[in-house]
Amino acid sequence: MSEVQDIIELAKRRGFFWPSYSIYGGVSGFYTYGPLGSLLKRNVIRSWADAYLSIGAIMVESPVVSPESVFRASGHLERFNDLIYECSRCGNRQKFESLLKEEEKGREFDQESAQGYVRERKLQCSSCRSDRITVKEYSLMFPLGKNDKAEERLYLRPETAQGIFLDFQLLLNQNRGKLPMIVIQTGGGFRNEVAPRNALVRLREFSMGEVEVFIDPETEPFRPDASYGEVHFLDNKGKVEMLSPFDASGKGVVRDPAMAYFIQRTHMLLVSLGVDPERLRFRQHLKSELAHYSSDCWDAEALMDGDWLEIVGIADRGTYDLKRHGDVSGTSMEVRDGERKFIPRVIEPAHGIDRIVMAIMAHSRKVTGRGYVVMSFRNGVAPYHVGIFPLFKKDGLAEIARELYRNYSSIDAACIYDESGSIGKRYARQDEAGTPYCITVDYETRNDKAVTVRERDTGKQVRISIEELTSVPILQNAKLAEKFSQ
RNA sequence: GCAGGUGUAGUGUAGUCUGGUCUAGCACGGAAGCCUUCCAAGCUUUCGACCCGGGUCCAAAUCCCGGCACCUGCACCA
Repeated sequence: MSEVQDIIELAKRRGFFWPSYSIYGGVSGFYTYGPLGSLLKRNVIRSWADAYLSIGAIMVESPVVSPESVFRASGHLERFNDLIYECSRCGNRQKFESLLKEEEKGREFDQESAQGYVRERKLQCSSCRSDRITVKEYSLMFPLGKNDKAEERLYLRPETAQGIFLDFQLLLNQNRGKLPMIVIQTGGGFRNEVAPRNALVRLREFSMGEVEVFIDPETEPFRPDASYGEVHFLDNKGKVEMLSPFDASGKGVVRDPAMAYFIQRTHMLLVSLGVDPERLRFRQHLKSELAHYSSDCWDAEALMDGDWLEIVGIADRGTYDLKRHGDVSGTSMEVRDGERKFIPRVIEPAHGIDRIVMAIMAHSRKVTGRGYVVMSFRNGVAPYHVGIFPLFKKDGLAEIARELYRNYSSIDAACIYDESGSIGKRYARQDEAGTPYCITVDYETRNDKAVTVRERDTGKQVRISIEELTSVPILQNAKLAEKFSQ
């Protein structure tokens, strides 16, 4: 089985995620996060948010449903409402535009007029020469309901970023007028993908963590740290280099120092979440694959099954979005600095949360010598921090363990109690859940008020008093850490 | 969306070609219990499936048609 197939199998079996709506036959592109997955995902989002809040970012939460005007201004509608034609003889599907003669391109069509045009000119399918051609609208945008009046049409947002641009002036005011300003937003995004695939890799409803960094173009407030280590770069000329972001910026591999800085931050975040640095690279987009709004883009890509998967896109959106919304809405997006007026430029690190979850799972999965699976999640993302068990249910051990669970859970909710099956089976269950520690109450506990703590990755066990254990969350327990390091 | 393949308990599978003792088998898993003084041990009991809808036939998990989902490739991918 492939890496992704292994993860999907584990995910269904252990409750990380599974396809949605299965009792009604399923709908492609939608997944439900189960008990473990929803905790894992929550931790990823929290780590992401904390990483940016800690450098002064502010957070915002805008609606998922947006009016058409937003996407007309942003360019999404134009870019993603393609007219296509479908040939009912050979099944070929192509852009309607490809049927037009050079001089006709640029002429405006809607579905009806395009269909009329096809009939009138007896246009033929370019692959089989049949004239059984139907013009259809194809859009990656999710429209809500139907409404003839453009100004009343609503869509699900394809990215959270627009919600930040729209309220730029309000946010800047909250930031007390200061640039640079970093605004973050997490939430759902919706794209009506043609072919959703590979579980969380390509979803039609997905979670994003977007960061919009607004910069005065005459300043350089962000520069990578000279001390940060090497990162795998692949530029748009196909050149692969191991460089620190600082050197990448210095040598001009990454032109913009702010871009290099956010590559560094992204690298730091992803590695701290559990993406394997050996299987992580930053790839510059080719000119031809740049989005309509961006002039440069570096993707963080994780290696899975021999393929590099985009998990974060760091785009230089320039002044495109603010300019567009300024022009179309008539609201000024300018910033004043004394006499000077300008529109800030924007660097956008956009994180695909679900894909990051997949990458973390794939890179954390270890198979032991005996063939058992251990998910070596970093402490910060593990769904549960600790499992609490009695060695046996009888002789009062379960009672002690349950009491320990009650007490411990009041200082750290990320714990789980289990008394079923053998002790080995319970350890194995928590290994698959990626729980870093397990606590076992045994016969000695009745006398010494101490328990055994077992470490997931090493299997190492140490003994510690219940009192010490319940006084501080296990991940912050210095005494315990000391015992394990001995 | 196209082409090809696949769809059996929570998971992995046997059975499908060649329709009938399939009252759908096995393993893992879940639950209850016994046993067990720390890494998926063993024993007992138990839970649980033929993707959905039509059709053919005396009879369909098995053959046919349609739908849905998944996989691979192509196309698409802000």
